[in-house]
Amino acid sequence: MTVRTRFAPSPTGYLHIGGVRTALFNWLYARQQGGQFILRIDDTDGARNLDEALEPILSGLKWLGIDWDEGPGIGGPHAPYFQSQRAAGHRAAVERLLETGHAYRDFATPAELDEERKQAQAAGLPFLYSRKFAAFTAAEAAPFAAEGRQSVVRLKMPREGSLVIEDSVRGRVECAWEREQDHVIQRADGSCLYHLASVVDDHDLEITHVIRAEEHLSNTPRQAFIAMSLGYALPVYAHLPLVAEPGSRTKLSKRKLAQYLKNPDFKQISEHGTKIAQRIGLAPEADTFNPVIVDFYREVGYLPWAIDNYLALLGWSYDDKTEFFSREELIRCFSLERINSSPASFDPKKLWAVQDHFMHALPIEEKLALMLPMLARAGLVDDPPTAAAVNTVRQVIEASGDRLKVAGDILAYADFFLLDPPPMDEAAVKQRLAKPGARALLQQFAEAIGALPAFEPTALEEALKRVVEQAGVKTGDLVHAVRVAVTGKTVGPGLYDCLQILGRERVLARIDRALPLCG
RNA sequence: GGCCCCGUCGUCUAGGGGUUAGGACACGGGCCUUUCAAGCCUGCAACACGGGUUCGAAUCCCGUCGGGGUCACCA
Repeated sequence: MTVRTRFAPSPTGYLHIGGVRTALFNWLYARQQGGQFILRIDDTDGARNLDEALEPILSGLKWLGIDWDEGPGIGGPHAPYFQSQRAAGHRAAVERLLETGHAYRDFATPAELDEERKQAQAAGLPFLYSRKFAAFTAAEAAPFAAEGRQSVVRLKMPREGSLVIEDSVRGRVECAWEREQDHVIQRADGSCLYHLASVVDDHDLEITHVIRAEEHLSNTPRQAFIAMSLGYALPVYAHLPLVAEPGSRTKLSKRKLAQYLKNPDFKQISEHGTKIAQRIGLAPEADTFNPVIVDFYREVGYLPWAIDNYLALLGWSYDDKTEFFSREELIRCFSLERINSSPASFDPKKLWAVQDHFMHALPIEEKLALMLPMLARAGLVDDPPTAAAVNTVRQVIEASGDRLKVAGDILAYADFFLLDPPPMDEAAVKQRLAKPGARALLQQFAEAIGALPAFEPTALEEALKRVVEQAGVKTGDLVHAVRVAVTGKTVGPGLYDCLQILGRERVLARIDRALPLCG
């Protein structure tokens, strides 16, 4: 039997990091087993702007490399892949459930239900619906319908015994049937509810493994009951541990952003990204642009595989030391058996470290390909960029080394090479230039390098050391002054690399321009 | 509150009867150093608690406590 897994998001307009983890595990398992990964859109409540709400989810998954074998955009033998378009099948299933006595039409009004609930509460008993309409024949029910009462269809759940499922993650889980309510599966208007639809669709799409978050564990009995009543074989269930908030065990939610921002790590990642977003002309709204949502990482220039690799480690491990995997390795190493059962909290710093690792390993030309568009969006290079600009940026990337953690970091490291004159940071000027002696030192340095036969790092360093020695000052005094005079900032690639990339002419011009700022 | 799930360093985790309880991130210190990174060395830090079982329990059993999820005519 071929393994078939699915990810079934509802079109909400954004891809949540927890959802990605679920999608990833489904995808990994299908790939590893040589099976299929299906994407289905659970849009039962007719979303009005479906396309708009769907786009971020589809593009997010694609960006992450989580490709689907059947689903939106590509179709497949089990089309349609939108739950709303499968309503006929859902209704047919309800009819069968009615015929076989696994479900019944319920004419009770909400008030009547409330009344029963109150009585149970008053008696200190758990609520167990009388389901007084369950035994009604069509003839007996007719008066109620004539009276204008609406009816829903409810599951006639077992009230004895229990369901035992062998969860791939949790092992044996037992649930007493008497704890289950007679859940509604179809509304008065004929539309069906999620649990019914989901079970029917999973069966029709021949899903063999239902891998989903733990929050669905308690929904499993009713779903299993529907499946069994319909004569379906139960899928293998695997309930993943929740992705929790940073430093907590509570489910990660996009609604609690303000609270997460109090976490220093989360805040740092968030602010770093926001700064980049602003420079490339995005007007990020905290609601849709934040580290809980995948778009954040894409816009800022994280590597998709870094996100995947990090997320794979959230609730799963291969052994006691392996942390980094290539796509092929992860697919080969993944297994349901090694998924953990306790919640794993989302750690932005660890994600950062994983990102750092993959960015470090990325070949220069690939970095260039990622960073050039960033610079174009920020207006720092033309689109397409000139050959000269590409060359400069390549040199900047080379010189910047591991300082560039995400593609968007190039903005802060390349701007002073591409802008002439560069913006001068006031605090930097105050700290490094507006000091006694700075002017004379800079002038001497300018003279020294003006005559240099070769304008390259080693010669520049020697020249600087000579000036320092003659003036009897510390190396740092001159180095810092030159850096600020020439780049406008206190941080950047190695100074001599910066000077070489800028070239003699611009370096001298910038020093000249900085002299009036000196003390 | 009922039901269900979970409990190893701050975080992600390895280990599932005998280990100096291992790794990674973060954090501290040091080296390197022109800034910021990186790199190297090094340090800090955990089996929730209480009872069993056993020669021996982080590991098996029971209980307690703690945390979480879920209890819709949402998905």
